[in-house]
Amino acid sequence: MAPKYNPTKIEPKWQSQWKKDGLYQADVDPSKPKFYALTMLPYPSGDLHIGHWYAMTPSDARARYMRMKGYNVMFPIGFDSFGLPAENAAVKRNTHPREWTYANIERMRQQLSSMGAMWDWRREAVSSDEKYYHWTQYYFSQLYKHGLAYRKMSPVDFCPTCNTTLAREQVWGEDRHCERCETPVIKKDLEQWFFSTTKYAEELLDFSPIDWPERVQTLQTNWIGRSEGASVIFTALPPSPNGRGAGGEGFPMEIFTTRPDTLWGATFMVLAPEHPLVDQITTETQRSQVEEYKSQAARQSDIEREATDKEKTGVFTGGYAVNPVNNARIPIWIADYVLMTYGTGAIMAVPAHDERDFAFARYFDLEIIPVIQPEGESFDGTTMPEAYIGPGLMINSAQFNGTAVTDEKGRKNPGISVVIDWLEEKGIGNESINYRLRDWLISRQRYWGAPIPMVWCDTCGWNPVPDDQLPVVLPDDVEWRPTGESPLKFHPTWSKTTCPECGGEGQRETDTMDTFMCSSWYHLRYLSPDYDKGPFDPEEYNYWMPVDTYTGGIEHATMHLIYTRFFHKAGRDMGIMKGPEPMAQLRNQGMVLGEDGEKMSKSRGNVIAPDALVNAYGADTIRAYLMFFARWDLGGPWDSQGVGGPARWLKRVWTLFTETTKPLKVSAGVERELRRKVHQTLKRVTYDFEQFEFNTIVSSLMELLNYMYQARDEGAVGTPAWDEALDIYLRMMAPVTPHVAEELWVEVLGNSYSIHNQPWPQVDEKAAKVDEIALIVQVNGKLRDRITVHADINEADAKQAALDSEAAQRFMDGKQPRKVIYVPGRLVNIVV
RNA sequence: GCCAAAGUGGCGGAACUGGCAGACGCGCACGACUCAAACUCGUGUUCCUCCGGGAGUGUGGGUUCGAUUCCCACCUUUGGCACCA
Repeated sequence: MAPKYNPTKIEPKWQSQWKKDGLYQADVDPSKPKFYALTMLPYPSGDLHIGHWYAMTPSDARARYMRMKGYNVMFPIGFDSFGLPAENAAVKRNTHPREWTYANIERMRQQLSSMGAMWDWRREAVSSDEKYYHWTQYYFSQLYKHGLAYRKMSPVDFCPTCNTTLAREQVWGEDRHCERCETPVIKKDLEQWFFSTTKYAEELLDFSPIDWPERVQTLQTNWIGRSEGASVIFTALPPSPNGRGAGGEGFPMEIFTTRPDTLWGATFMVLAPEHPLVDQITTETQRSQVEEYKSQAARQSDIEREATDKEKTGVFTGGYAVNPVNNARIPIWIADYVLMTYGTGAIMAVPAHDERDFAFARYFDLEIIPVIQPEGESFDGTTMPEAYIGPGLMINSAQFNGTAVTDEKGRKNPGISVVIDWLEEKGIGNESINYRLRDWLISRQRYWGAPIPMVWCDTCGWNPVPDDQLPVVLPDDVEWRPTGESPLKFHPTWSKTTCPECGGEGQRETDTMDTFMCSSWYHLRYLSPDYDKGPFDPEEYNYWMPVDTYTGGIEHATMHLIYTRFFHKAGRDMGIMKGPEPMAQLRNQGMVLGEDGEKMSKSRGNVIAPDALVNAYGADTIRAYLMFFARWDLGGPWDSQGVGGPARWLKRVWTLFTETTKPLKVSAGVERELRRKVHQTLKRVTYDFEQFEFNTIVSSLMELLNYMYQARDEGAVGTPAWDEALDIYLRMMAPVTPHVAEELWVEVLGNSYSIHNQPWPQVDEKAAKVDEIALIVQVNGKLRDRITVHADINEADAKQAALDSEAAQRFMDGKQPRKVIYVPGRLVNIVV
């Protein structure tokens, strides 16, 4: 009697065999087409989560499929091993972050191996290794030397729990909380290092070179937040003792507006409270009020300040500005609804056509002058109930009166376009585009990260550590407890160095880099993780890049996935990388939820542990279940009973392959029909692999298995069609359930090792074609009969056959057909 | 408020270009095997039904011979953004 399906025996056996033979090692080979399959690298948090399996095993299956299709496939793995949790865990357990991290990595390597994925472990990269962060630091220096990294003092987001500053992308939600620990952030004025991501804003909006999901494109586009408009220079008048501003020079005051067509309706100006011009224009009589408002605004949290539903507040500065389009003299206010971080921190207020300005003007009883009016209406600034945002004709706007203004934004709007032209001609403004995207703040006041390779010298200022002195090694002997200041700062000797410029005394930067910096280029370190002449071996780069398929979670849409694109484009402009984009194709998986439909978390107690599942069912079953149970891009709740489906499937596969007996009788046509089903399934499975539709791959295989049981009973066993079915079946299974496919391939079919070196089978279109079809007969669009006809029946015969159908005639009720529609190979619809 | 995605049996989901709605699986019911249970195998499983059929893919309309699929309006859920000038 044949042995039972025993995954705990066969899975480790093949895993070690594959490893021993280096079966999945991918080397540069110009004779073969390359395929770089990449899945987002894990953070070594300690245990492999079912979410890792969900992200990785379908990606592995597809990489395996591409391999069978004849590609030279590289599928690497590594660890994003710098970061806060290591420090938090270290504080809690009193172990060094390094020890904690590397112990976790070792543990996760074991767990990753149990998936049976085709990782090329030789290419493993660990971002906290010196040989890795050496090049992270090199990239920082390069960015600095090319003017893309700079230091500035600004109000930044600070997480009081993580005790560090954060990038704008890492602050989430309405309450502006830390992406990692969900604590609401606070503002701090600090000098920090930034990367000039905004320089690439326009290029980042162009997705034409890449095949990325619409959803990610939308999220990134919204995040970058492009607005078209104009910048216009107003003149702020210096204060004078007698009130309405003195004549004289004045200060230029630049504003950004998306609505230059409403310039004639500007009745006041508003500056952000932090705006540098505030002090200069404030009059003595207003000074105390202005100062009080400024300090009050500074005390407020962002959440309070940016709540959209609160009453408008603000204070008159006493100063006035001159509107360059009509020389009107208008008052300058400060208000917290104007943000220093967007545009120039100053606006012209057009209350007649902007809701916020309208609310402000009504509250403080400021003038409202309508300048756009739909035909047939007549606005009155003193009585309008709300701002008018819609289209109309320009009024009160000198020579532009009568110009049409539409709903369109920017240059597409004729009113906006002619005004911009005129502003440029007169030299008082110009077309301007503003982005919501901010520069990337990368300084972190934490220990467990790559040190920023910069040196401060009292005479020479900041200079990068020379390349030949990299890496700047992170010392082990520090007090890493978080204090809100960089732990490296308190090391007695580490920060002392010499200035690379003058050789005098120098001080190292003690902040470390955001770990998103490490993960922005890890796909390049996989190319050559031990290479020591640069971040990667150019030969490997030229062969493998770009990444052909990148898979990972949608939650990185506005973080990692923007950073890595920026990083690539900056690298290209610095002459290090090539091509427009790092990842040609992106696909996102959804999330596996707990059985209660909620996000898995330790506190909810709904976490599914993959190790226990592998012990109970084997990796192949878990792989198959994860591909089968939901659409991959959507995910869904785990169903512990549902796992039984794929588990039974594999048992039934095993039984079919190992316990098939000779047929008692042979039914006619069984071979033809079996071949048809096999090749139809192959066609479908091939298509689904291309489309990342993993759930229907598994269901198609189940369906075919059900049919093969039927064919067995009808006597197909031993025929050439049966042998072909077994062969193709295992090849189709191989990417999904690599262990059981290998076992049956070698041990039962007696083929030579390994199935994973076999080509993907070819669809025999002739075999897949049906020769008899069930023609649907409809009367008035309702299904009334199915008749069996030859597949290439002609239209006239098909129609006649339908009209002859007894059921159809019954429903035609003696009436004459008004129209007969024939859909080749599908149906006939009789309309009466 | 703005932007995006999604609503199909008891459940997860399938239906490729407008053409048999509910593949495949879970669950459930019945039967076989068993002293018994589990496993396994078989049959059935959208709802209503006078067994002829009728209704049915969030709701209401529209286009069409024909709509889960296309168009319009609305409802619900999820995600993102939100005083961004």
